[in-house]
Amino acid sequence: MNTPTDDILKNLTEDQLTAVTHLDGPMLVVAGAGSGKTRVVTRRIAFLISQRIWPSQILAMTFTNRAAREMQERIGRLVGDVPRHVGTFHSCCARFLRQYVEALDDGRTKDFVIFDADDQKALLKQCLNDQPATGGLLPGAISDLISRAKSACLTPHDILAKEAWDNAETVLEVCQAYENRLRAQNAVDFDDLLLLVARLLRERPAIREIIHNHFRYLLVDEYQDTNHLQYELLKLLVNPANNNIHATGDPDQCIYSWRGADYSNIMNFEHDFPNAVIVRLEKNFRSSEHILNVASRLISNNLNRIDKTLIPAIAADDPQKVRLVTVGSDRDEGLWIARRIKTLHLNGNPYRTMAVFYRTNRQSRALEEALVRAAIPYQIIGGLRFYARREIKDLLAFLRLKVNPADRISLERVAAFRGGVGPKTLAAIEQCAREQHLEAFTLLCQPDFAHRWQKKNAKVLDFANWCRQLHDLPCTPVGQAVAAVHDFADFTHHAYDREGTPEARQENLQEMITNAIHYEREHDQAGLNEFLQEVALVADVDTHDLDRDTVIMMTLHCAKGLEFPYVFIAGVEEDYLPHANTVADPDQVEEERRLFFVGITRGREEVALLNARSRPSWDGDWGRQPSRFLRELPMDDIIHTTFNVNNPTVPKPTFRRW
DNA sequence: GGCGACCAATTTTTT
DNA sequence: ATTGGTCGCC
Repeated sequence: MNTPTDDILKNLTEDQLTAVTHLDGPMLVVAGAGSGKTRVVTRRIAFLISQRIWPSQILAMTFTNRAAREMQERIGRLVGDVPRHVGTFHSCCARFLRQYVEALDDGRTKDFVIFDADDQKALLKQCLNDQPATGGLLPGAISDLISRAKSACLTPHDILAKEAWDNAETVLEVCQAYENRLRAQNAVDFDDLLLLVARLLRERPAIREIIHNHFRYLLVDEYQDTNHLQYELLKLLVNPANNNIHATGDPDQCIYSWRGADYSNIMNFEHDFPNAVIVRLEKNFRSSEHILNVASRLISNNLNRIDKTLIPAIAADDPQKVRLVTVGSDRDEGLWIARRIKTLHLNGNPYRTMAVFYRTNRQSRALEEALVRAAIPYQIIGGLRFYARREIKDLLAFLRLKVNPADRISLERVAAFRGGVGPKTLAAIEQCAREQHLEAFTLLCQPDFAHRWQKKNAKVLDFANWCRQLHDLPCTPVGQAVAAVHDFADFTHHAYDREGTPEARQENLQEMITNAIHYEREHDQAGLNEFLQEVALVADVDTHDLDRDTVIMMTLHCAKGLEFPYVFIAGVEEDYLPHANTVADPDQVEEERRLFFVGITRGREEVALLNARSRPSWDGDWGRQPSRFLRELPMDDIIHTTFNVNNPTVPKPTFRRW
């Protein structure tokens, strides 16, 4: 008889089976690229459920929304029940925080809002403006400092002690002001989501106990990419009585050390969780032999690594060598890829079997053009994030203000959107609000605002009246709330001047309303703040529509965890891969090599690497050098060709010597 | 004090 | 190409 458990355990290797059926105690699965890691994680969750563990007792954390979604789908297919707590570190923490934030006693309430990178910078700019003599300090540099500090469980002070900064005193004051204002606005930044949960678990034993009793099994994906904060958080989350933590990862795929990922976490797992069972998955079920040879040789050039092999487990009839294509220019690069895609498609391969990877988002433009010209359908994953678009951020600002009147960043945005009230007037209103111990927006919404506002200029009274109407719009159901705000602010007729396509903006706004309606259908009781939380944490809403047959384009970082029969990696050149900003530091070059390794190991049947001899810079063409990594590859597994159609543009000399 | 016009700088990777 | 900042006008 075919019980669900048979399905869950079928087609697994012995090592995979060990990993799937492990029950209690810590386990680390060191899973090489293509060794069936996702399969192991999803099957194990299904297995736990089949062993009568309640789905709600399982907490599984990933790094990306896509990984979380995929995991949920695959579990759903194996067992009917999907654990509720499958999500990114950030979304899981947001959920805990929503529930327990008030125990922190720092003034934040469960209606807190999440500030994204843009909001963070806007807030820092305010802090900088309030400080005299902040000459030359950039919000970006400070937000970077704050984030680095938080993700390393340090203070900005600790970091400044080790680095030479100009006017360190001022920087620290700005950091302090930033934290104060976040708290005053009932807001948290991305790192706070994890940091505050860690603090709760550390400082509130009662909550720690609730969590420990609730979650019996903890799973972590991509353990090599955990930063120190995530590591601390995990140690606090796991119940010391059983140490049921199940981590999977591959040190060779650590590509996020720039944001604090520390693969010594995975190296130290045995030490941190004594008696851990370690399983190594080294058989590769994904790529052809040539691809694996190329990838293995490449990664063996990293000095800082434990030697590890990828054993090919599939034998293709006619394995394709890895193609190395040297093209004359970026236009040829796009053209070659487009032609190859066409050929593959004519041979019966759907577009969705092909993916184009690149190092930086800006490279996508030229490639996109080539695909458009060749009438090849494509989707770009990542890149300009939907919720970071101007019109979307505007609409969100209205919604956020309704949920949280203390959100001053949003109030500013809303005022700027409407016009008539600028920064100076707003500051005056804020001053007045402070005297009356109200938030500025709350003051504006008071029915007796006219009494409370001494200088009765008509513009401000108008604005207050308008704010009150905004405030009175319904917050539920979510779909209607979003639509109501959209109509109230008259987005349809808003003049977004001198910018490309007004139609695109209207479409985006419509999509936002549609998303809200969908969200409302799927989450019965959800309020506006839950919707806003979801929105803040979903990076790519123009997500990968699997139903559409298109070529997929994305950065190498985005590609981790995916696989495609046909893979193209563009711009395998010095300054892109390794990126120019990394070449001074050998450790960073090793990370670039891992990134390249991740890209190559995504391919099942054929991988093509392209390098252009010239590529336009902002002014004229610049010659380009092939990546140093290309010299490290085994030529027996590679076919090198050149391709020159568009006139190779000769690099202009930077100056003329006569 | 607000707003539009013009000019500069900008991009490594993401939750 | 897009955004952010500064200048001068209303």
